[in-house]
Amino acid sequence: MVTIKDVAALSGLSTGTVSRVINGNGYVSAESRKKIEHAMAELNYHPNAMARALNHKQSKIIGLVIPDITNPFFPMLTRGVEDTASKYGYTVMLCNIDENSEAEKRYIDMFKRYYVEGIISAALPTVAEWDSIEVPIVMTDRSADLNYPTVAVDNVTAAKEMTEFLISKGATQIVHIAGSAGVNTALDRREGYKQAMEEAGLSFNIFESDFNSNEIKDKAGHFFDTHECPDALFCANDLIAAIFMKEALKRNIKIPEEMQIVGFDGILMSEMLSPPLTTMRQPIYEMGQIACETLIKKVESNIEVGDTILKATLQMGGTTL
Amino acid sequence: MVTIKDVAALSGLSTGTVSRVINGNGYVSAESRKKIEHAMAELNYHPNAMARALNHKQSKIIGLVIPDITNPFFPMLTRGVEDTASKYGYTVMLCNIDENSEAEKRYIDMFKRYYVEGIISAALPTVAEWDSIEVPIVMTDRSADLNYPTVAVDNVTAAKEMTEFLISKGATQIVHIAGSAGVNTALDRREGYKQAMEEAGLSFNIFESDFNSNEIKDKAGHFFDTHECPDALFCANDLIAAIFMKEALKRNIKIPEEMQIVGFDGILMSEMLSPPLTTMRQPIYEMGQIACETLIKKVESNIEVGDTILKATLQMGGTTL
DNA sequence: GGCTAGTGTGTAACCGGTAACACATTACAT
DNA sequence: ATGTAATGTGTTACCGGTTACACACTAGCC
Repeated sequence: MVTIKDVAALSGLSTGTVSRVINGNGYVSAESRKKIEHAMAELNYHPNAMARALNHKQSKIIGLVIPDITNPFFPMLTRGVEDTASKYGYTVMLCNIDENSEAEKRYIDMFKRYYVEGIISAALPTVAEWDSIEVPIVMTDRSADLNYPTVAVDNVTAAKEMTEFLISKGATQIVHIAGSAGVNTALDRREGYKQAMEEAGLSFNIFESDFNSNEIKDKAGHFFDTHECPDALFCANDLIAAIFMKEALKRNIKIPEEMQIVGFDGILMSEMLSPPLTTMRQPIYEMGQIACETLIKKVESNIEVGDTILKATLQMGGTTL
Repeated sequence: MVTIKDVAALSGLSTGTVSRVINGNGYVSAESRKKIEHAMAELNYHPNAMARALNHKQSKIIGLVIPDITNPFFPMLTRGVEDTASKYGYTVMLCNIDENSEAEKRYIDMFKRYYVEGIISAALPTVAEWDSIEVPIVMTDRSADLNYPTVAVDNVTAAKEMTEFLISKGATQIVHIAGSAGVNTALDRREGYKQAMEEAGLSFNIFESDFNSNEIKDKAGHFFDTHECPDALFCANDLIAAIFMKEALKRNIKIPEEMQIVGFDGILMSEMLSPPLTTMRQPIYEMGQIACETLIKKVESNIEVGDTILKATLQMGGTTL
């Protein structure tokens, strides 16, 4: 392992001067700088991030907490975070914590051990240990009722628009297939749906589902077994929509003629379905990007940043008239 | 920040003894141990991973290099790696490097700075800097021709089986829609297809596509514009299959009656399509898991491990007869 | 009783850097 | 010529741990 001492020795200067060259601060003569740069190149020297972190109490690591990377919403979010982190010289520690408070605690522990500088979370805190975290936290997509800055779309408004769109297409018995009850995005979408239905003078009808794909499969079968086929489904996300649509097609329900169906999110899969799904596209990559920038801003300058509300846009597919 | 000194002070013992308790080595009396554990709990002490890494030259971090997490194959792989790493007390540094040798170099640099203990890569090395990495590397899915241990399915055999399956279903003009030419998994699948066709006395026909979703879209349109519709397509992966199927359906080609279509991978999306895609399911999660275990074994015991060849299994969908 | 082995604990050097400080040299203004 | 500021470099304490070593104490044995 090549250390700063080796560089100092080879260049005939002290470690202090080498350190100044590395960090570009303090006074260093052009000649010394050249010698040192030469020595660094020759030895293929890379400053040890751990030693640096120990001094600065800064690790240049940020934690990204998500429920589950295999949920198709999160890869794009992760990518947005990672690209941005990387751009600013930070490294991302990926943490999947779905429904596992043990994992959650283990990661909180890791955050502390590694001097993680900030955390982006798209999962709701379920354990009290979160309170003991002293570094900045930014929420994205999902938000806790805590006072962490949040980057998300206005789910209520977007869901309302989506519902109004269905109404404009002539649907009257729109059923909302709701997401996990504990998740605020699910609640907001439910709320938007309700508002639109009430304003249109239609009676609303909510069927409880989940954001977990295994759960959804069970629910979907059960739904069609126990319900008359409505003229439209507004599903709380694309995954739910995909699975309900699959079930509907299996029962020879014509989409969109007999039943229209819409989702929410705009994940890659939604375009691949046939017919392609009409959905509310969230700017997922941008959410990750902005969440990461927000976090870094707070970490580096301690600037208190507010929430960022992004706009979801209706993406027409073939599942609506 | 609570340090070992605070714990030592509160417990009335020295930092050396505290360290012994933390690491469970050396002699510590039961009484002292109890005092120290008490103090650690009271102060909510977490040993600093950086300081430790500096001593041991071990960071407990592994790097995971993938082309692109938004490619639906990789989330499940990532999950397998991460769960396993976490189980063994390691942390995962996620690196998306698609087609960007700058990113690749930047990450190699990070690996060195962070004393990363080992690397799992599902992307082909494109820059020479890889040679300068001194820690163990395990390849998964894709493999370089280098002598890194690899965890993957036997793509040649699996592709051959898939092709034979299509032949058994009466297809004779099977076209292989090939993946990115530079990627060995793509080449292996192509090879398996050729073998099966030759053995059956059928002439093979390969259409060059790509593993990148934007590329595929262009190719798919072009394919149907310039080709007579064959009786079957064997696509190099599910994403290609999904996009070609979408294009075929748009042109009112009946699947599977007029044209059968199969994919490869077994990603979540494949089941959601209608009809659901017949595909070769790879044990993706297990690949990640095994790759991670292989790596950790090598890191911790320096045991030289060989390649692991897993089996892909045919998953019947509705796109074949 | 004196010797050895086993136990228990503190001290200090060290891991690889950083940065405050000291000191030397030079440049510039008066 | 001289005081002051700017520039350049080395030394050293320190970041938060680990661990080799020194030392003290106890127990067991001839």
